[in-house]
Amino acid sequence: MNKTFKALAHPVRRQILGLLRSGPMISGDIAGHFDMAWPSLTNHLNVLKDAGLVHSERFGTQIRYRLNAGAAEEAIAAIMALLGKEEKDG
Amino acid sequence: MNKTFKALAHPVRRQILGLLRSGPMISGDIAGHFDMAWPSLTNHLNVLKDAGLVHSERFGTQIRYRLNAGAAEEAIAAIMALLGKEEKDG
DNA sequence: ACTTTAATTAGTTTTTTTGCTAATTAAAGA
DNA sequence: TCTTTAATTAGCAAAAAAACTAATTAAAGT
Repeated sequence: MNKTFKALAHPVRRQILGLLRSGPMISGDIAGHFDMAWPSLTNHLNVLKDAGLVHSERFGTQIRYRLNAGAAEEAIAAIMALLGKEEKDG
Repeated sequence: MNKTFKALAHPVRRQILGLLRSGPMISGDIAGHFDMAWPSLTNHLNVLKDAGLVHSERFGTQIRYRLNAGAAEEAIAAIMALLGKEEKDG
């Protein structure tokens, strides 16, 4: 879970997740949304992937990234467990 | 919201929030839970406070920290907005 | 085989974060 | 007022994260 929270800590990475909410995107298109060198962006994508928040798949010369719903659920559960009210028993 | 996510990125800070879930604690008692110099811990508390995740109040010579429920709710809402499924209209 | 397009990895520098020790502040007690 | 207790702020060193350029990989077209 540590990797997940670390991944969410950077604004660019959160913006990437925001973009991917509306569907998968290829690396170059994602990079086009940011004022940043492409390799820097690739690094952010790797951080997200390593945290399991996104998935990647190659299609010919291009690589498509998509949001991983499962990890998203887990992240939400974790943050709720951490910040939510303490349950008085069951 | 950036400060909130930054604050959640460090394991010690998440553990502090975990401790505070069951009620307010004074600085020294929090520090006692960690294998770390007290000033380092104070710094983590400051990061949490700056993010609005905790509140502090002085009682005589000691300072009591408590979880800020409001900021917690906001953080949960933010992460759900970011990672949740895209709603098809209303 | 060579070129082009898409993207990544490698290596380095800069910036940010973390954690330490020493010094300081604040309140309370003797 | 001097001391003790509780905690912070200041200043610095070490570690981690972020961003850049250059080099490399991978697939596909000519």
